[in-house]
Amino acid sequence: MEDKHEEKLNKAQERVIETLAKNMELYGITMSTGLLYGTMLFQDKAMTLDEMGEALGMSKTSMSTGVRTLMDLQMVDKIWKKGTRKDHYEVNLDWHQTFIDFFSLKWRAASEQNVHAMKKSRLELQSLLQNEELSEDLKARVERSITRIDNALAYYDWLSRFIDTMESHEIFELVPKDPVKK
Amino acid sequence: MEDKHEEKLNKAQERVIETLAKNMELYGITMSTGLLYGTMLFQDKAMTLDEMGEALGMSKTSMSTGVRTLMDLQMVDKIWKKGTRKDHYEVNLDWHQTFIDFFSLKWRAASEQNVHAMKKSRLELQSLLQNEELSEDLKARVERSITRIDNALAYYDWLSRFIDTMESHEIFELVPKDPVKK
DNA sequence: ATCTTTGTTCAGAAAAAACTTTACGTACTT
DNA sequence: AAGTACGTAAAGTTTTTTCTGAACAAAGAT
Repeated sequence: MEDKHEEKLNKAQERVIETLAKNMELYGITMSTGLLYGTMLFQDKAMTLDEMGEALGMSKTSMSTGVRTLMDLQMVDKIWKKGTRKDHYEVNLDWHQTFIDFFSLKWRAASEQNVHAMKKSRLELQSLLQNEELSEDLKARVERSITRIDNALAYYDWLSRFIDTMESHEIFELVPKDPVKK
Repeated sequence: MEDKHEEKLNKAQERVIETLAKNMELYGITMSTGLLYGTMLFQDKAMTLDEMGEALGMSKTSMSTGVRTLMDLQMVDKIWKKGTRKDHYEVNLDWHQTFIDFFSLKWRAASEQNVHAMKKSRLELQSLLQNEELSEDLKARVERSITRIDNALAYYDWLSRFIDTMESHEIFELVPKDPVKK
């Protein structure tokens, strides 16, 4: 009888875990790592690599790499347990912060690289324009490229300020954590 | 001589295209599709599938699937050209809108699925709690699971409102497209 | 100092994804 | 109506990613 209840609990947890994992896949986290995250989420204790491997039926090596991915994204934390030599991990329950960290990590890095490349190319094109002996056709194409780049740069400038408002938590003034009651 | 200039233009464009493509990979767009996007970005005309295949040295089938991905994300538009039977595509230059579309499409879908699963599981757990003959231990674990779910649901509620402010462009009041001059 | 325990690196196997070729359906042309 | 041009679906191949098991290095225990 007790088993029946136990099973219901597991069923309910597994539905959430699997849905979560499948959707994490959408933004670059592997299904297995997602399952790992979900499993830790419903665990009442911080887990060791061996426990994870046991729970998912996977190798400890995979747990090691999975948990590192989650650590890099600040989705789990390594915690101190005295008396044992094993590392223990638990999920970071501040999902708002997790979102912000994930977002700023990925998008900031990408946009900085893009901006760098665009500025460099823009300079080159600008100096190409100085050139007297440039055919009309080519000149037009260069100018057009510069326009395209400027358009993109304006967006990245916005994106950068957007990420700022998240990192500074200013975003919570526009979109409060607790919905304003009417 | 003219070729020299031509080459400089290409070099400058390719740097941007490749950086862009590499970073698009980070959020689920394949490198080739990213290259396709970048190529179209610097093209002065809407492109046909054949032109794309030509430009990237890839099969037309790949162009077809790539361009569809970009269409789904609203990153390119199919446009009408009279007099020809081929489809023509060009990039959507409103990057702010592209960002919003991408974001709301991907994140909204994911969070709706997660919320659905969580609410369903939450109900099951709640009804499990009604049960008299529940061991203390199991009861505590069920309650804990509900807490975890509620925590996540609060975040998804916030995320939903967050996406709303983007879709409604309200976000541009907090983070203006044009930086305010001091 | 030697022997364990623990996490990680590395090489190879298994699985998944991306790409191409062939084939097909639809719509336009003649 | 027959032929051609076009986009996409399906099947097959190649490339990439993920996962595992063995070997290793660091730290602790005896």
